Amino acid sequence: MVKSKGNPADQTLCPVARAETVVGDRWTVLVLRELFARNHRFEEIQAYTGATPQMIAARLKKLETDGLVTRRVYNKHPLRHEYHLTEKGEAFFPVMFALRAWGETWCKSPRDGLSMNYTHLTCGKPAGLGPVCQGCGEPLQWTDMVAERTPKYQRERDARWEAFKATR
Amino acid sequence: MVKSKGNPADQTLCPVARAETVVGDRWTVLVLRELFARNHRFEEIQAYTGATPQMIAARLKKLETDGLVTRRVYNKHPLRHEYHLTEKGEAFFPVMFALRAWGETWCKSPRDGLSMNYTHLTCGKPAGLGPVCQGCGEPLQWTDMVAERTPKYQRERDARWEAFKATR
DNA sequence: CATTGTTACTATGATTTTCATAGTAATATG
DNA sequence: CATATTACTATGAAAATCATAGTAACAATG
Repeated sequence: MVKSKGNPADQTLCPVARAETVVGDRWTVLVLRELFARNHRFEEIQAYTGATPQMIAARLKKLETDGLVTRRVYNKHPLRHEYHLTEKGEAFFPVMFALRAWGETWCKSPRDGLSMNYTHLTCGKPAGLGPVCQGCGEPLQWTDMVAERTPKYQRERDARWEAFKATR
Repeated sequence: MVKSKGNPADQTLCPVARAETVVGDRWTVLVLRELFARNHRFEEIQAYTGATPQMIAARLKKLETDGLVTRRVYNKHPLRHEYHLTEKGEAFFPVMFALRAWGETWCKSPRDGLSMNYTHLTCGKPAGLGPVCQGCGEPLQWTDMVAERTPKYQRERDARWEAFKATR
């Protein structure tokens, strides 16, 4: 399971340390990425992250315990759940957005170019990488943007889904 | 050691996944926190994070390999190094700042209040928790701010240092 | 010149987590 | 009745983590 013993978050007042006890884990962040991408099913999260089912199950359980995610029944018989972000989960967006900007800028070769482009619905222009919209200067919020993947990155995602399905 | 096999960052175009191969680890983020707090010595990082020396050594080594940190000699005989953020490391600040804001807002009880307060040097007013300055509306940069800890949080930090020193 | 202190680590072994692979359970569909 | 779908759980080997202790290279003190 994922750690939680002795409630380490309460052992410090540092907000960064506290946040890290919740999201300080690679798989957890990738699960959140999928939820922000509006993929709500277990198998979608598994396929796109590439994690094992135990990793996903453990992370979703902990995210639910920590209040970032809720399970929503979308089918009885058999009982099936979708995973959705809570307000606390959605509030994590600025971190995700900043992380994505850092990754685009510093973790890729120039020839790769950007993998995602956000459009700011409020002004209709590209949002850019900063905390405020490149086009209009307003602070960016998740609900005011649409994300679009480059064809190359979209193809990678599709291939992941196909590869996952092929093993079923 | 910290993982790196097969260069997993190159296996996806996702900027979030790539970033996470570098900073998707609790100790790594806490090490960066200390560097942003201008603590550059090994023992300072060890004392304030509470990690074991191997954890710190491994993280610093990987951060250096990944280009976020450089070692700087501050003493020959015996050879001693300080750890400093590179441009790539400093560029991580928006993520750290957003993470801190999320932690302050969502990972603490209301009675705790904020643990840190940033002042925007450009306008002299409190910067707040958002991506832009609460006082003047300008996007916030690391170099334009000073951070101050609340007395309570500062006392916690001092206690950590004392406790560390007491063991040697 | 021997002892203690400072700084930055490395070594060890028990415990915990992760990973790959496989399997189960409940139900729908053909 | 056989196969498909979805969401997991079981297992065991490999790797990472943790607490604790120790080392190395010098500097300062008595």
